Amino acid sequence: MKRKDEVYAPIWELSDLWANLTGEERRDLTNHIELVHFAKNEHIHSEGDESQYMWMLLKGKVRIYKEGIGQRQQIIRLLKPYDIFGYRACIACEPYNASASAFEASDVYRIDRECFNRLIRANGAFCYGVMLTMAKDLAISEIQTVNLTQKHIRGRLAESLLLLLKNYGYDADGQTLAMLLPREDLANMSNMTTSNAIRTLSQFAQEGLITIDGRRIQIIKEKELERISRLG
Amino acid sequence: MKRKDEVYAPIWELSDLWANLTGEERRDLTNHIELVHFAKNEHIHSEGDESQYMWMLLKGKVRIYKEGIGQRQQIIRLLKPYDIFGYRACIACEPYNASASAFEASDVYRIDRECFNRLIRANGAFCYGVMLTMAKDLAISEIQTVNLTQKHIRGRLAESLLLLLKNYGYDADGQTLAMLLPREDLANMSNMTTSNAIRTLSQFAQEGLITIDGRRIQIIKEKELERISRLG
DNA sequence: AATTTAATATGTTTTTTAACATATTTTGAT
DNA sequence: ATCAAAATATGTTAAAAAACATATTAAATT
Repeated sequence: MKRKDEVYAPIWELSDLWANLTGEERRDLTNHIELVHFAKNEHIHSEGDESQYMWMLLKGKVRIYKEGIGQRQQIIRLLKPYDIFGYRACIACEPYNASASAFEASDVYRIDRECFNRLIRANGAFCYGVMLTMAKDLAISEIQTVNLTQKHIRGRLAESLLLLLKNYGYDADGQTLAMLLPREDLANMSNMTTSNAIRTLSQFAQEGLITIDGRRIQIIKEKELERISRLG
Repeated sequence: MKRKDEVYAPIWELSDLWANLTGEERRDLTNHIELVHFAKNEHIHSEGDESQYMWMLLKGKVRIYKEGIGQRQQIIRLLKPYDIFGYRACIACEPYNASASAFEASDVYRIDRECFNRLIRANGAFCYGVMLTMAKDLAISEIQTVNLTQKHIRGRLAESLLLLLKNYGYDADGQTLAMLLPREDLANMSNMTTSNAIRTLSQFAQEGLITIDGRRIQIIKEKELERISRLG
C-alpha cells in the first residue's frame, strides 16, 4: 500500500452517499481521509484486525472474503468503484469480520473510524444513506446463504457467473465478462473446489452455454444459465 | 393472528432501542403501533410480501427463514423477546426477503412502516440504534454463510445446538435447552435433511456429548461440542 | 381406548462433491 | 529465449450427504 499522487475529486462529489455533509463536516472529513493505492492482489485488511478505517473504492476491483475451515476462503462480496467497505465493523466498533484484498491495481479512499462514526451520529441524512447501503448488503448476504447452501455445483457456478455479469457487465466487445477471475476465485465465490470450478466451467462450455478462452468468459445462453441457477 | 387484550408497557419502556424518542415521536408511534398475538406455528409474514410493518417480539419465540430449493427451508435467525424483525425490508422499502412464524404462542408489537421510517429519518439517535442492530445482524449472517457452507454435518449441528444454548439458555432445571425444537427445525437451521439431524443427534448422544429425551436436549460436554463446531 | 397421523429412528443405496493424481498450458522471471 | 512456477485441465478414487425405505414411537383425534 502506498499513498497516491493521482488526484481525485472530494468524496462528496464522487458519490451521492456523501453529498449531504455540511461544510464543517466536510472539513472534518478532509482532515481524516486519505487516498491509498493497492497493487494487484495486495492485501487491504484482515478479518480480526481492529477496524481503524472504513473505505471507499475509487478505481479497480476488490474482493471481500472470509477464511473458513482449512484455508478455504469464501468470497462474500465483490466491489466496484464507489462501493464502501469495512463500514459495518466501524459502526459496530468491532474488528473486521472479513478480509479485503485488491483483484487489480486499485485506488481507495480511507477514512478514520472515529470521523466516520462522528458523521453518522451527527448527520441524520448521511446515517440514513449508510443504513440503506447496509440494508442492501444484509439482503444480499441472506440470499447468498441460501444460494450457497442449497444449490448444487452447477447452480452455484451459474449464479456466480450471472453475478459477475450483473456487477461488472461486459467488456468493450460486449460479450466477454468484464471481470476476469482466476478459477480459484470463481471457486471461492461459489463454495466449491478449484477443480470443480474448472470442471463445471468446461462442462458449461461443452454445452454451449459459455465459451472460455483462458480467463475470458463469454456468456452465450444467459437464459439457460438463469434456469440452471434457479433450479439449483 | 388476533389483537391482544393483555397489556404491555409502551415500547419505549421495554427496550433501550426505543428510549430516545421525543414526546411527539412517541405520540406518532402510539398511533401506529398495535399489539398482536400469534398462536403456536402461526404464520407472521411471508418472503415476498410487501413490508407493511416492522415488528418487535414481546413474548414467545419466532423463527425467520427463507424458502430454498424444493421446499427446503433455511432458518436465518431465531428471535427472543425484544428482538426486532422485518425492519430491514421496511428501511429499504422492499418486500420482506424472509418469512416469519411463531414457534410458540407469541405476543408482538407491530409498527406501521411509514411511521418507523419517519422515526428513523427524524431521530438520529434512534436511527443509530437501529443501525447498530443491523450491523450485528449483518455480521451474524456473514458468519452463518461460512458456517453452513464449509462445516460438515457434525460441525453444523454442534454449531446449532450451541447457538440455541447461547440464545435461549437452559430450562428451569439448568441442564435442558430452553428451546425445544422439532428435529425438522434443527435440520432447517443446520442445512441438512431431517434424517441427518436425527441421525447425527443420536450419534452425539451415543458419544455422551448430549442426552436426548424427545425434544428435550441436555448439553453434557459443551467444550467437546465447541471443538466439533470449530473444526467443522 | 382405539385409530389415525405425525414425528422419530435407523439401515441401505445412490448421488454429489471433495480429494488425489497427473498432464498440459500459461505466465512470469531471469 | 529459457526455465521455473503457477494456473488450468481432466481422470480416478474416496468420502460425505441426500434420497429412499421402513420400523418404531409418540401425539392427536375420534
